[in-house]
Amino acid sequence: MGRQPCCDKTGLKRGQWTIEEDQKLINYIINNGIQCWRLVPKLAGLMRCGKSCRLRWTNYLRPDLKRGELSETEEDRIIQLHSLLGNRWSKIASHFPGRTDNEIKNHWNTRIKKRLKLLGLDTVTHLVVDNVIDMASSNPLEVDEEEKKEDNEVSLNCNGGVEWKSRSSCSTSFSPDHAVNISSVEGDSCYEGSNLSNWADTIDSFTSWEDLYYLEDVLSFGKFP
DNA sequence: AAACTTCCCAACCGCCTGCTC
DNA sequence: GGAGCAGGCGGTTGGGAAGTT
Repeated sequence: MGRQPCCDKTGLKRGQWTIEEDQKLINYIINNGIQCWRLVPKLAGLMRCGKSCRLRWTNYLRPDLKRGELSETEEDRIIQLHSLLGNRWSKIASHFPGRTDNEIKNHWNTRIKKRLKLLGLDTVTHLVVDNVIDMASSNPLEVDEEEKKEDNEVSLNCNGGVEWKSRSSCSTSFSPDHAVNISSVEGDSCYEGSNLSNWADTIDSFTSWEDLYYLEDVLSFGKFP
């Protein structure tokens, strides 16, 4: 038994939006605002489902959207954020005013992935591909705790991402998908004992680049400045 | 110039979450 | 507490544009 569709799609138009449809949607939202997306197509005189209208507005028609190519600086920041947040596109997009999650996701899939592959880096972990193979054959949670305390260090990797290194020369970038305990890194800081799901929550609470740079400082020095 | 291939991105799908009753 | 609904999110797809043969 499948899930109920978001609306009755019979008689609804799909595919590319026309200029007339865009104009109707823009006019409606400018004059009435958005109360309930489900009602928008009906009230605006569109043969579309509410979800489609919402997507069209948020990804294309919104007046505050920044159009055009992403700069190299923006691209670098996306890579940096991806190493911290993984495929949480909306979280990543929230750091780029005027950019949408869809735009960043598309850019990642079509451009940045290629760029990382050319550099010989894994597009999920941001590690050098050889290291990914090494890591796949070992469980990071089985690493001896004492050894970690002695030998772990945290630094920024070549992409600006954060790396966790151990004596065995295996390095791990921070990604919510990798449950690596980093308590030995922060020493007596309040991050002690935290795992990466906590980190993801912490990063979620960041509202500016200063926050992220602060995190990088913490990780680089192994304690709070 | 035509046919074919590859690339890119807007749009869709379905699951998840949070809110209301 | 749980059912129903709407909005949000991430993965995927389809079609047009651009590039190549």
